[in-house]
Amino acid sequence: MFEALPLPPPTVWRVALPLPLPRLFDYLPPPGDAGSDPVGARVQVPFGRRELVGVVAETGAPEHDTDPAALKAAIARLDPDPLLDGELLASLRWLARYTHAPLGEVLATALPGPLRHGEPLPDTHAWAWRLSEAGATAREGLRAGKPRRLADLLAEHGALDEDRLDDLLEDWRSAARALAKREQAERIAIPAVHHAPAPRPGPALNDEQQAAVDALLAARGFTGFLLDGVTGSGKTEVYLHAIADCLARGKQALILVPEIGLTPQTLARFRARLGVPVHALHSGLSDGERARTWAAFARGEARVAVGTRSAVFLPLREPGLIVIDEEHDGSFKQLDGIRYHARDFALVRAKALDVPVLLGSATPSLESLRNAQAGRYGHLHLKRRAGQAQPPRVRVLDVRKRPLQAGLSPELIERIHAELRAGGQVLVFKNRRGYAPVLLCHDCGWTAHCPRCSTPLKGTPMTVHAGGRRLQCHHCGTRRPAPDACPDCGGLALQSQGAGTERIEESLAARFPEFPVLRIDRGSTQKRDALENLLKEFGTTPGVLVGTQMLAKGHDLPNLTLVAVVGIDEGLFSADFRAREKLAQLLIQVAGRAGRADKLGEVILQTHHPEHELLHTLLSGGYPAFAEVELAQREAAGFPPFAHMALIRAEAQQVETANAFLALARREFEAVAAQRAGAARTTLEVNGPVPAPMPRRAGYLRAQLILSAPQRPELHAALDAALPAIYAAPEARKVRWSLDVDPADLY
DNA sequence: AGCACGCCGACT
DNA sequence: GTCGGCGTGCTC
Repeated sequence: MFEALPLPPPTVWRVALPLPLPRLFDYLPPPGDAGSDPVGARVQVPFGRRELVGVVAETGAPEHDTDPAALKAAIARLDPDPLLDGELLASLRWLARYTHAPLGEVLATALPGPLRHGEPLPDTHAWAWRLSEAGATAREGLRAGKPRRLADLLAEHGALDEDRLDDLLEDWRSAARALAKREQAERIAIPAVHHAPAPRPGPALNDEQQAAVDALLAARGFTGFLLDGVTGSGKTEVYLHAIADCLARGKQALILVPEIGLTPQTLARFRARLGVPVHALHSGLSDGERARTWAAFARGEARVAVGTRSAVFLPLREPGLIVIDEEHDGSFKQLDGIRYHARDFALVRAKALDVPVLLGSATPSLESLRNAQAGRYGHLHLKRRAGQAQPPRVRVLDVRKRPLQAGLSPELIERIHAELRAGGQVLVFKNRRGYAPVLLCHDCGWTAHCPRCSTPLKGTPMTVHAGGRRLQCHHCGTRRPAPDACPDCGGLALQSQGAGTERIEESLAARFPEFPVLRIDRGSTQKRDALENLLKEFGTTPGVLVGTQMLAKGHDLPNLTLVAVVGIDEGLFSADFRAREKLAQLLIQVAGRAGRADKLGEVILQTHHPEHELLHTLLSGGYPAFAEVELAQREAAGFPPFAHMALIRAEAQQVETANAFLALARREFEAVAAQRAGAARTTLEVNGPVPAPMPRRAGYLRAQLILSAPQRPELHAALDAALPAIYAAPEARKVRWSLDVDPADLY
């Protein structure tokens, strides 16, 4: 006799799908599933009327309120073994919680396109070439030339892998094609091997570098290091020694670099020195190449990756070290989609992987400096420049009341001319940070500040709106009409800031027709390597380069003797709390470009504010002095790293729609703050809705809400409590909205 | 995010 | 009379 047993609850797979919905979706396992743990494996599932690829996040009983009959079965499990597992999956779960983004979207961001779309993990075997029998016979009869040299090499070594051929014979590929056409050589797949490192020695280290390397090599397990080294002090040599040691211990190394830092020269240097294949990961790669690199790391075959932001998502099976070069660089923060910070995520991964992490910069972010000062990182210093290169001479050029031509003063133009006649090259660097124009008095340097937000410590400039007729504060929303005359000096020379690189280029080209004038910016260098080629063509003969951030570092310009920096006044008085830090970093980096071994370089800063405290601090005490002052100001004003912020942005066809959504969000935050206030005094601050930096974009109107709290947990608790209602609100469907935790800029 | 359903304007 | 605009609702 059988007793009626209650049916056991079915096991369901809870799947993270690439959708902007903050929840998982339950499915029955696909028919005939073998049953090994599916967590971390990709699955194909029906979803409404379409099919999606997701990742199994959990298994378990269905939620009590779901009707078991309504469950659909997954179509197929795509990975017999989980694609995402262990540390990487755990770290990505952390990232989803930290960014308050749906796990499915985070996972989709972490995976290369083909894997995201359900393609199998690609093959990663290497390729080699060998002579066919016909080739071996015909070799002696071949004419002298590349195909003959290749045939001789293959006869001598047997099969040769393609990396080896790259080293042995230039342009061997066309020769190989020629041989293959005659069926004299063939390409064969060989298993990817763990290459034993064969490092090549570099230059001897000076004692500062040696001390840094010693500290790094002594570290085992998770330890943070800030390598604080002036421009030209040889930080890369320190990285190379630490990486070589890591490889010698049989471990993998991950190196993150800024978008502009991954030049062919950088890669060549790593490849030449480390003696193992170095995988590059940057925006110029095809989807297929990204997926292959990801697979090579997932299989534990690859040893070293040098990559930009997204390389932080590579799986590491035998991790030994993570390096973040130029850790202060803004390109580590993703500005759309999942707004993660690759440096911060790299720290989380290093901790989870229990490996050392090395942050290097000549101008460290205030966050990292504070961590170092608080003892959370080892603080390593490189204070001397390698070689005999001298720091450049820096001076400030006052342009108040000077007639400006495309933003350049007559004195500056004359100085440029003198430098060109003397055979030097000149860089005119136009700072173009922050879109919001501020009103400036050309006679005395006055700028408008918000009467409500400005304190002696915190000056919040007002920005120009309505074609110059109105001023508005982006912090509190206060508006007032723009004055006709300067309130300080009574002058009538009020103007909005800003002259683009195009106008500077035009003006200089007209003024110096006998010298080349080359403009470098996003517009003029779309293609990869275009910048390299332009600079090669520019050569070392006298001429002027005009450009923005792209020229601040990287590319070698050996004959650059004068750097002129214009447009810094916007940064001096920008409404953004990070603008001063960005400007200080930029000035130090760009100044590092001037001069060469045999000639002292010169840097000219053209400004309406020659007395400005930031310039004085920077000139007299360098970046460390600036950082000290700035940290004190941030602490007094309650900005990061002494407070933690989040930004909710919304855009809609009508301002009212965007504002209605943000007002609702604000009410939700105030409600949760009031609830918490029962236990402890709330310190969550909500500002806005205020207009976003570019209030109008493509016909959409944009506004934002600023959240800040002195302690991270409070900010995150408020977000956790308020976001479900914000997602569910009818107002949310009428706008495009996004959340940015730790925003890079408020404006 | 897609994708459907569902009610109101200018067209073969 | 239909094709199609995008408002509203749902997706295990």
